[in-house]
Amino acid sequence: MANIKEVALKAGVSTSTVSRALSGKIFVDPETKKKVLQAVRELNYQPNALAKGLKEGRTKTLGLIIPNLHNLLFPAAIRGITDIAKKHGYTVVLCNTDEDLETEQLYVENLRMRSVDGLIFSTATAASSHIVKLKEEGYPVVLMLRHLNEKLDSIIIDNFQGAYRATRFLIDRGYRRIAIINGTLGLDLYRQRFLGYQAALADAGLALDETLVVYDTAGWEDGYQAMLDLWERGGQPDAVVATSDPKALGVIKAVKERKLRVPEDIAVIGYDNLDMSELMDPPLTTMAQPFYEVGTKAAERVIKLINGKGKLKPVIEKLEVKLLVRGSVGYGKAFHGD
Amino acid sequence: MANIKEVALKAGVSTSTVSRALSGKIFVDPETKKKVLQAVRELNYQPNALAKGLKEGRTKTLGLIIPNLHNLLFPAAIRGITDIAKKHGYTVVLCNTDEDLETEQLYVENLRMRSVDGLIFSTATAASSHIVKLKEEGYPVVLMLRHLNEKLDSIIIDNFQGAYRATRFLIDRGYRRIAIINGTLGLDLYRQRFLGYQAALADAGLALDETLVVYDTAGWEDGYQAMLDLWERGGQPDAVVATSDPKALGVIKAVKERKLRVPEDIAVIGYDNLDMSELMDPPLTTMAQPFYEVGTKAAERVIKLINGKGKLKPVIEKLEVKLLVRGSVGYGKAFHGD
DNA sequence: CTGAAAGCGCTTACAG
DNA sequence: CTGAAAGCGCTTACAG
Repeated sequence: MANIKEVALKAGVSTSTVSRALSGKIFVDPETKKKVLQAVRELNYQPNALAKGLKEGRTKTLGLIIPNLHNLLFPAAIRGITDIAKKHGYTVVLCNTDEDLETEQLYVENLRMRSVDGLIFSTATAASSHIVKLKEEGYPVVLMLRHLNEKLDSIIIDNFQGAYRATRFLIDRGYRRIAIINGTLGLDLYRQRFLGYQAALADAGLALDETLVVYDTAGWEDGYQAMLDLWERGGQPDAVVATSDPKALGVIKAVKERKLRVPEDIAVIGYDNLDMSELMDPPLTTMAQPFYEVGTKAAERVIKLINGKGKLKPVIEKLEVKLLVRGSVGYGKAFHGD
Repeated sequence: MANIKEVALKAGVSTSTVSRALSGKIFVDPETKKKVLQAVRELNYQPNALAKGLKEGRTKTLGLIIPNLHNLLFPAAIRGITDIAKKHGYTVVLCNTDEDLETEQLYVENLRMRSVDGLIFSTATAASSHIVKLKEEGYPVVLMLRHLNEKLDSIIIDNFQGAYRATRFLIDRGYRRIAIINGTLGLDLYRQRFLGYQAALADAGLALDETLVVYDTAGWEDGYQAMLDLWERGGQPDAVVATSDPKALGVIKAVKERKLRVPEDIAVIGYDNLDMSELMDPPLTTMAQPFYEVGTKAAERVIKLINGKGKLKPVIEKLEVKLLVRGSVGYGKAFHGD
């Protein structure tokens, strides 16, 4: 590939002039500029971004660290990020950690070495002292979806409210034995959802029944198994709050296999609003999360940090979830009209 | 961040020695090495990858261009790529084009400027002369999944065979009016699937009935609509080959809504084997594609090209699909035992 | 308005 | 075994 020297030679000017003609930041004689652009075209010249980055001390690149590409919520957030990044002239480098802390640290080092200008994390673990350290060094960092820390800018979803509203909706519809099939309490988002569930029960004067609580599930297979466990324990739920759509679908499968009906015998509400959830049989009632918006906000925030040289105070932004009512929830025995 | 000069100063050696002590390629006195490593640790030094890349003429980075992150097949392929990349010390830069050719060209330019060592494409369009041009310049390029071109290394799936076997399976099970709900013929993969479908019919002595063919569908909504269209036209299918799982699920939804049963009234076979397909009601019979393996092979190939300086002849590798028989296909009227 | 020169942070022949 | 120097390809004060 041609370099700036060859362009300068062909255009009969100095490399400084080529650089200026291309950057547009400093005035260059129109005639000279024309010659330069002509040479650029003939040689198919493209400036070397490594050299440019080395000189300028920035690369116009954002690093994005994601725990699991298979989790259907990330693609939407990623799209939000890349859309904003593109608008501001940034490229996004995506790293998938497979929920592994060591891999995450490796990628962080790698991205730092590559002089990535800012980092967006959806981190696997709560602790992650290496992230806080990055921030302390003045490195622009934004947390997304998974966890929050008062020292770090975070774009998250109001998980407490989401679970509260889901549970409250079931109560209002007349359900009383409401089970929750939750994820790991190692993640703040699942702790918040559990708290929301508890608060909704408490506000309605219902006692928390531990036989109706399942922890540490992930994926539809776990949802299916969790439902079997609930029956095994004699939990007798008339409704289930699943903390993800796949888990909700696993629950529905279990209910159908037992020859029970959704929602007549057991109502099910999910969390995520995946593409597929609407086409299910019955269509899944769920809490829709604004993933795309999370992505755009995270990208906007990290770009702001980059431009502000990290002197801004951390901002924690919580986005609302939306209840989508579909066929998987009906009316329970305690329902007496609105 | 500390640079090599500060490390050299602290360790009381030259920058050359620091570089050598860290690279390990040239022998350095163990005592000296110890001093260097000590200084590195104290300063938390990490070599600047831009400077290194600029000097060495390579960046140990692979570019990956994907048309659509929402398409559930890509995450599996991406994981295959990143796993191999990691093993060889490469980082992967992911770009999502949203099926837009202009965006694709922009990313290609960008990745080239960044001195990415090799590129893996799953390209939106068949033409893409900019890709062929890259190859002609000696740039390591591998095509994946979407399209092939004799001049370019490609890792693809045997789509002809896949559709042939799906159709053949339905015929063997006694179905005779087999519809196909296909994607755009602009993509080679859908052309191949259509040809496989036709060949299976022809081999069984069945005529191709155009009222049973729907083109240009994508996503479950289209599958749903396509099924309505088939009935509208009076196609009267007893089985449907859908060229993706989401489309198959849309078909099943339409069948159920018409109060018909799958597979008793209409059998359905999909293509992809998404995570969710097994939990559907009924579980979806489908052609499983080895996406992870496609990813690993593509990454291995591009790394081989990088090391071979592009002097290798293009290799086109076709991987087999696997028929997974589940509840959505039963036995048709023409079935007379095995 | 333009050029010569310095420098970003590395690596690596070239000497010794 | 180690150091001084050149150079990767840019950008940008500094002169003029």
